[in-house]
Amino acid sequence: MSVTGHTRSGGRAEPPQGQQKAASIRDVAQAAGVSYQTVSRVINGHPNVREETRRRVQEAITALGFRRNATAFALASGVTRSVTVLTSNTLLYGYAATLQGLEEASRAAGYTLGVRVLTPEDDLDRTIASAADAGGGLVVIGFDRLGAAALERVPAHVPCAAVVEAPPQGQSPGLPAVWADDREAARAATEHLLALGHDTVHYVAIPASTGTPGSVGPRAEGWRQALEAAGVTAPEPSGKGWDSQAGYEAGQKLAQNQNVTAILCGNDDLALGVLRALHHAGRRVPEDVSVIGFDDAPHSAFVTPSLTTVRMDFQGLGRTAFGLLHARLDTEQQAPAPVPAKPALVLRESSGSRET
Amino acid sequence: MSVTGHTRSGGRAEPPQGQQKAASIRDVAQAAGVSYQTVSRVINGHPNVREETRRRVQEAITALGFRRNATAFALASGVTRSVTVLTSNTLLYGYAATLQGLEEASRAAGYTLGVRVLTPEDDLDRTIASAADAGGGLVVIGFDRLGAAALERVPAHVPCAAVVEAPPQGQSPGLPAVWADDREAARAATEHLLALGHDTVHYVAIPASTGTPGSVGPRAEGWRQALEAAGVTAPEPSGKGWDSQAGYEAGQKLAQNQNVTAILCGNDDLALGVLRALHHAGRRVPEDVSVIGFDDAPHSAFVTPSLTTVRMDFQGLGRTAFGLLHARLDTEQQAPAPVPAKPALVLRESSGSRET
DNA sequence: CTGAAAGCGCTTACAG
DNA sequence: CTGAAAGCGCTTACAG
Repeated sequence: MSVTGHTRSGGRAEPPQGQQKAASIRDVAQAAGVSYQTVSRVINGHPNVREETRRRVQEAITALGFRRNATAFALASGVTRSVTVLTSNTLLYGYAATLQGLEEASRAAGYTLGVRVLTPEDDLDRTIASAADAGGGLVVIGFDRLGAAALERVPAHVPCAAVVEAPPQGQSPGLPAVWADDREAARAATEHLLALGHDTVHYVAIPASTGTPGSVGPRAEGWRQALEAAGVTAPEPSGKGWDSQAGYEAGQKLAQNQNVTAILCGNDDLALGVLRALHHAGRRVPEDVSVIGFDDAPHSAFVTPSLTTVRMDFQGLGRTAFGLLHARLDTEQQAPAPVPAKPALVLRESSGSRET
Repeated sequence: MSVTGHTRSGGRAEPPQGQQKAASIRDVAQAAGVSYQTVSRVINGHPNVREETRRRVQEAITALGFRRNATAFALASGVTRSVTVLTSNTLLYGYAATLQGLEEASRAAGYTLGVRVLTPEDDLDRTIASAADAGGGLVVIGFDRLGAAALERVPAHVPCAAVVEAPPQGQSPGLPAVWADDREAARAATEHLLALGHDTVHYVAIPASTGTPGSVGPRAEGWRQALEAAGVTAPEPSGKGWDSQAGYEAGQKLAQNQNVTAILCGNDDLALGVLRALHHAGRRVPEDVSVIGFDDAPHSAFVTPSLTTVRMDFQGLGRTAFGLLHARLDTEQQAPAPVPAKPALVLRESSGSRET
């Protein structure tokens, strides 16, 4: 099957003649019989304006449909209420939800929100510079290598906050940043599987955001730490991507190994792929193998078996990141950045006691 | 379980003293021994500049790390290369994918991309006006009531393009817009189910974007048309939301009815909920009931049973919408807006011949 | 409480 | 090929 797409251009008549230029502060002043200066006072809510004058100006403003020119305001005042988000992805659940939190907080604060996607092809420094040219601050989503690399290249004079993976233990990033304790969450998820009677837990990793090509992220570290604390040698982690296809491929290999009875995945997409591979291999979940995901994407509760996973407050991370930037951008502003919810293991059908 | 979140502020030392103000066009002029006028010519690539002069200016530019102030440029030239997207949602697959297409196209064209979420609480006119204040154009995602309402309120003088549901047959929207032929796609999906031997097809709807509260969208129309063409009376459509929970609730009712053997859903999230409800009711898919979704979200191929669905080129719609706006904003620009791919039925495991 | 001046950093004609 | 002037629409001191 295939069906036609449509496009339609135009339709709306061009403005009759001479596009009715927008009213300026001077037009308003003339209409109200005051100087444009006074108009500026009124629109900025300055106190020293006679009530009668203020009223006249307000009337002229509504009569002319005046709106202050944002560009001129920015140039004259040096104030730019805007944030631009730098991210390598907008579709994966963790990124999209973080973006949503950023948008929400920026809207609440009266800030404009820009988005620029980072690609391996584009020059990072150029992208950062042009984003910084917008005038406001930057928020970098550093969940992956590209984002983390961008973070390191942001010039010191550019206001910037970041949402990142949990940094290496004992370290902390060189600029305002927020993160969830993925390491601890992964440890808790692994301990849960161990407590269910599984001899070991296998891990299907998301790509790490930092370190050498072979290195693993905080989720993998937490998983490893839990195994080691239990005196279990950690098996080699697998996984080479973010999506379900990558999970499926890793799952195919794990499914061959009858000793595999518990699998932790770096995100829910990977987990779905693993679930699918186990299904194709005829291994039942959770009777034969337990699977736990990460992130709690919206559909994870509705697949069958429903997915045990770690709920992450990405929206909260986004809101907090905006708050950190806001505090730096607007020193008047006192409200501290909100604290995101802690990761929480959500038990559903895909995990259970080891059988046999 | 629950784990600690972290935040870290500061870290980077404040600039030693006096924040090294950014170099201006005049600083460059002085360094190069020319007037700032000539600098303007060089950065704008004007032809009439002596090669030697151009070189000196370029050197000064790199030496001082000069970047043209985007705000001043916009104010002086009247050119604002920016688009802001108005949408009620950023997380649902259709919206997020459309947004991705818009971002991609805007980036390719050197445009800045802003995002503003529409909420029922905020005043639509104010939101539109402040988005328009950004100076560039607007793109409205009109998949739902809120977006469609915003579309109607965009003042005629604001450059705007839209991506919408297929408009009522024979009509077309009053401004540049792009849409996929959802109606025809739904018809084809329904015909497919009928051809599989099902007596009728039930429909779980997404909320309509226009019309009276009870009215249905183009997907529902296509479904109804296919049934009527086959001489089948269309059953009452169900569904009252966009997400899997809404699908689950609709699915619970349909699952009670043993005559229900085929269900078309307004999107994949709904379909997942329906699948879940059928599972809970002990009805097998596709043996007892066939289910078809809409949109082909990334995970739909990996759930079990994998979901038969209609693939939609949301990214293409986004790219096209940007192209329409671009053509209006920049009359120099000749490249026509790209044409999105047609919707296509993707056959997977959740649909099959009627058994009995 | 209100007005006249200078300036934000750039561009667009206009001269030479 | 290059410079001096005026202006984009607003704000920030400075006067009164």
